[in-house]
Amino acid sequence: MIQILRMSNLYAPTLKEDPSDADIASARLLLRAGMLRKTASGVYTFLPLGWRVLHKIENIVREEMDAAGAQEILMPALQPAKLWHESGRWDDYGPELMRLCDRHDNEFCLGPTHEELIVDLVRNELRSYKELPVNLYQIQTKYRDEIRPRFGLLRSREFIMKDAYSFNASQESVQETYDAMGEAYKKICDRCGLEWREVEADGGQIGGSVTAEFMALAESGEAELVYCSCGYAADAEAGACLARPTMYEVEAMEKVATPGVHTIAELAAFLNIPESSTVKALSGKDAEGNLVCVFVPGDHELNELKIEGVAPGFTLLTDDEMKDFGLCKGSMGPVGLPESARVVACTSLQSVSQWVVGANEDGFHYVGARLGQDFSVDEWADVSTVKPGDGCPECGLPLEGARGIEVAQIFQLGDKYSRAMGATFMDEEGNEVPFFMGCYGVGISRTMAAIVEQHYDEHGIMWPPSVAPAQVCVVPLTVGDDEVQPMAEKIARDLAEIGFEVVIDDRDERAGVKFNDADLIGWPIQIVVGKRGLKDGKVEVKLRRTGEKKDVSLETLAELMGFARRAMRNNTMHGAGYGSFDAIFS
RNA sequence: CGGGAUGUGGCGCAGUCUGGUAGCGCGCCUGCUUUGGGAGCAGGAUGUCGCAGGUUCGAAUCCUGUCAUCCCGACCA
Repeated sequence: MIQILRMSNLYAPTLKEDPSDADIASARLLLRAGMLRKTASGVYTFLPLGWRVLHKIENIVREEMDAAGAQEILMPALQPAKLWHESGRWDDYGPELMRLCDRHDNEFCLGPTHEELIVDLVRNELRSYKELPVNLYQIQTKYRDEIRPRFGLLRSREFIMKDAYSFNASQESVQETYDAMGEAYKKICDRCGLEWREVEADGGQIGGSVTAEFMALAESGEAELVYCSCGYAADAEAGACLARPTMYEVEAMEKVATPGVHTIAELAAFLNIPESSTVKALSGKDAEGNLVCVFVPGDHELNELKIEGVAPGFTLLTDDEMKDFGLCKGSMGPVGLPESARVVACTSLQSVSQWVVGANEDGFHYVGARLGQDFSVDEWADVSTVKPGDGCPECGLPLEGARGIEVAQIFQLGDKYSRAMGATFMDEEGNEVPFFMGCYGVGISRTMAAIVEQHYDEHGIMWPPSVAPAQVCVVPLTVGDDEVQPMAEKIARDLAEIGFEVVIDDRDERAGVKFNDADLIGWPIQIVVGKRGLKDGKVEVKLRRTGEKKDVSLETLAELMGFARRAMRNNTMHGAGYGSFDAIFS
């Protein structure tokens, strides 16, 4: 059965002006192109064209998941609180969890993720190592009550996610599934037309130590990442930091009057040295209330995730607390700290034998404070946030920086959830042991936005053919004309018959309106049929991606369709026939 | 949650300071002309000015409260 979309009855209201509240290109263009509408803050409606794109992405994900041996299921979004109490996350997850009550006052939540449900699903049925591994996934709506939803589909409160969960009999087995999912994700990113990086990451709320993120590179991305020509890449929040502090050498430690200096920038300017020659001091307390003083290179930031690992419960001191401990805000340093202080310093400062630091006295700093003589450090740890220019942990070369959108993440969970929820199986020795688990997510709606972030220009969206709402748009310039319209209809039908998804702009609109909408919506191939061209037996073929246009004869067009038909027989993926049209411009 | 701002036809906005018949552009409807890059002319429809109180002869405008949205920050897939 062939199907041709008709613009005349397609619900795709395009907007001439930018919506006032769209803060990012993808949201602006998806709204303008009539694919998306905002229903509430962080809550969106997908219109027919947007829904089609979403389906394309979903199907790519489905195909790759199925090929990797996962099986699709569907769990409810509405989840009983009881299971979340079992895992401990009812209390741990915080206000981001959307909670509600039914009429009997039973508590529920709208699932932000599904570890609890899936563990509950399998714990009574998977009993033996012989049945493992099992990898189950779903494509479903998730809810997270974001503090501040923004950037359209990139940070919404309701969003569509593919989440997979694997149950394995051993750590080695989890590693295998984890690797297979990583491979599947690479293919998914490629097929969606994304430029991406796989990066070292942090476990965050989900919990788990081995994890990687897949970042779509985009200036508008919220995540910062560092990467190296050797292939290394990391989320800047989680990557190992090899800072390169510079040393400011003097004969002996000297106390310098630094009136009015309270920040690193002021200190560096006052001494006329780079910030990397200074040492930044931060004071905090751990969960037990013990004083912890932390030192990082002056041009680096303390990394909250890393310090949490060193001093659990670490929080920065308030001004009053600093006074109570006898510390001097703005002039803190390692020389003459209270006895009780636990002194932690960033490993990258180990090589710096003389420090430029505060003197613990307002208006004074030390230069040339000698490590091991003038002061000592209790503990060395990587506690700084990596930044571009730092050394690559793999090869030592300076790292590059970029921004990205996190479209997918894979985790090895260990037995955190299975142990908490009593999900066990019988191993080969007859022991009852908790499952080893992994979980693997792809933000489907976020991916849609990420694709737009990478593929647009001043005219609108430029969909990669694999995810476009349709690959070809046939544009008859005059509707009702007894040559133009029938020819456009025939071309549309021929294209649809060989397997293209085709839309025909049969609206009674002026040429300019159709051209602008076609570019805004972003059909990859546009075929313009007009009186002028038909007189010479020609139509115009335009590629959205490059903007190239070419008049081709109807014979050539038929030939192109022949090529495309063959290409699409050999490759059933969406967009496979695109290359045949691409080829006429090369 | 702290700081800032905005709510006026479907969309984008002016009007608010200084109270006095609610406006503009786009879109929509009708007609004529036009017809290869968001057409022209003529006519037309659409608003309890976010909501609730209050002040006033009179409130979009002033006051109080409230809700929603957006921006900055902290937080987070």
